[in-house]
Amino acid sequence: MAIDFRQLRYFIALADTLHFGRAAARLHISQPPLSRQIAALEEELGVALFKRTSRQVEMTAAGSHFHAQAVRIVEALNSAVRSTQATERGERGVLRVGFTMSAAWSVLPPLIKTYGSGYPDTDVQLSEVLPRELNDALISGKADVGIAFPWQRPPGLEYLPIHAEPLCAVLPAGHPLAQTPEIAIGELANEPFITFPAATAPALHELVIGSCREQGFEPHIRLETHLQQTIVNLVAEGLGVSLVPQSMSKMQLPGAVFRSVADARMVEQGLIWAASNDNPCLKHFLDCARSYGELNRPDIHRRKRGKTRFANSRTSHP
Amino acid sequence: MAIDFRQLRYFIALADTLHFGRAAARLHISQPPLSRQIAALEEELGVALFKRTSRQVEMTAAGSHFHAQAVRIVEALNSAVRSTQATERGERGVLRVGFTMSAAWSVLPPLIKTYGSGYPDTDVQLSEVLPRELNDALISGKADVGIAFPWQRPPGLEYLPIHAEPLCAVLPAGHPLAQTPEIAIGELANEPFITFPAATAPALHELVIGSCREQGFEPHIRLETHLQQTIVNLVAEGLGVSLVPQSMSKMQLPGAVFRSVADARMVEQGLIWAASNDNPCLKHFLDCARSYGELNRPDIHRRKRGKTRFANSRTSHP
DNA sequence: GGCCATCGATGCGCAATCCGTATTAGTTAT
DNA sequence: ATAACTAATACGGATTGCGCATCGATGGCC
Repeated sequence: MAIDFRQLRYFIALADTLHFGRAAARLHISQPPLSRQIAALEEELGVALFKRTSRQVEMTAAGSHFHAQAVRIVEALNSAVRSTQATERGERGVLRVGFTMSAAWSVLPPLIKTYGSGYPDTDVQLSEVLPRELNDALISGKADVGIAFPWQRPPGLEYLPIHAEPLCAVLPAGHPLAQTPEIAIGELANEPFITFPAATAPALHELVIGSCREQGFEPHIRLETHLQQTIVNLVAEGLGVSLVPQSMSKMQLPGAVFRSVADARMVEQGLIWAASNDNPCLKHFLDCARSYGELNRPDIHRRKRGKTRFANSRTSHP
Repeated sequence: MAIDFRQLRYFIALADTLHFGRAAARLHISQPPLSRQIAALEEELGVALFKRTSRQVEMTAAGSHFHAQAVRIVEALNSAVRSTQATERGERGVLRVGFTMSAAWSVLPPLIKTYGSGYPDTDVQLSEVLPRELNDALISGKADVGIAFPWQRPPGLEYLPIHAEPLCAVLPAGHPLAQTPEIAIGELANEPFITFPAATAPALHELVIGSCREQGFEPHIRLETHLQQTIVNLVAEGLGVSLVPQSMSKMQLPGAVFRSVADARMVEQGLIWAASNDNPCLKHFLDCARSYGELNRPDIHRRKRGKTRFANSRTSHP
């Protein structure tokens, strides 16, 4: 098929004016080429699109049908060009975000909301991933960006911290320590702990265990469960205590109380992405997260003891 | 915009194969023109559609989006070509049929049904017209074909008879004449008549009045109404008698009975259309009506007295 | 580590296409 | 009958597009 977009545009102009001379003027060409292109189009279609006398031009039934189609097609092309350019600018497209449970309770919702309001034409596909699976998903390209408390960062992955919050203690409501507004971690030395399994959320696990060891005791771990909600739930049932990110205190459960902790370590949340990822939406998402991080930077620096595991990994993106 | 369908086809081939050489082979061209056309396309779009190394080609996000659009557009063009050709063949399109009330009771339903089953892609737009308005609608192009009992036929209109049926009498149920299965028109000489106004349905009006005059009496017209249903209704109420096309007897109304009439004149129904009308659907509709007319030809010739007003107008179409 | 194969980009010549000017043929209005 | 107008055709010049040949770069292989 040798039909050309030019022929469609010529045809539409002629269909609109029903006059070869005026249509040619509108197209900024002379009349003979228009006649020839229309004739060629009719030849290729094998269909007479116009009934012409030397005095007037009118459309055939097939002509008006083709006119409607041609307009649709030309508009589709124009729209395709615009949306493709928007895609390259990252103003529309698909962004696959892998997030961890702890991010879902803190930084994920406002960040996604902010980004979504700035880029409404981008399809943000959120999927929860286990912390240990995130890196692989990013490297293999199954996700464009992750939101998590980072653990090990393989080469090729970039990281941008955007949020930090202290650990806090969660205790059964009737527990003696629940009387005071703030407790010291050392006071939990003899309590049974409920924690995340190291294999599922190594960073958080390490943070909790580390906090205890720093205070000179090895926590007695009674239970491990990879859902933070379950931890709080089991604490509420009186099965033990735990240290969880402060944002978990949004969870209101009758039998559980949250208490801030002196010398609490910070839980950091940040974006992780593959340096090689060229999804144009990612750039804007990072910008968005960066300005979001600026707003929350006081939080990041409010932690009382020095650097987090990835304090040196605050990298810039290409 | 200078984007060409060829560029879309080249682009799609390359997107499918992700290999310049193989895509070129599939397109039956050599590799260099493909490289150049893709480069030109990217130049015109201002967007990189492929990431190429000298070892492998892959699509960018914008490239895959454009691919989806390009496929849609090419398919839209192919489909437009096919449907336009079908339109010219008259296999799809719009056919505006103007019909009269009397046709609606007899020939219209089976004819439309037959045509619709043969040409399901044609949009048959039915609209009722008053008999006196039909010719104007056809000449001005507001309708493609009319189904009616023809009256005057201006030059430029063609006619094809497809159906004929006798007049019959409609009487109040309690009327003495309702006792016999067949009556003579003369027996109605002293009855009050309910008829169509001459201005609305001149042909039918003339047929009824003419039938009476033929039997030597001038009917006493008590009422005129341009709805046949209303005529039957008023007869049922005992306000008079009438002569109506036999197909009206399908109308079952408690107080009205239909009786066949000796020496009844025939009501003819046929197609009327402008000779200059070039709607391709019309041709098939006429063919369809012609074969329908063949089936009903016995009816047409069963009338007992000679020619109808348009017996000489059984024309062929161009 | 050097060589070879593969692949996309580029240079160049030729052919096809397309446009514009000039003209023709046909139709309507005066 | 003539003038005015419109679409189609003829022809020359310019642009575009293709194929062949080649280049440059990359990855595999011995």
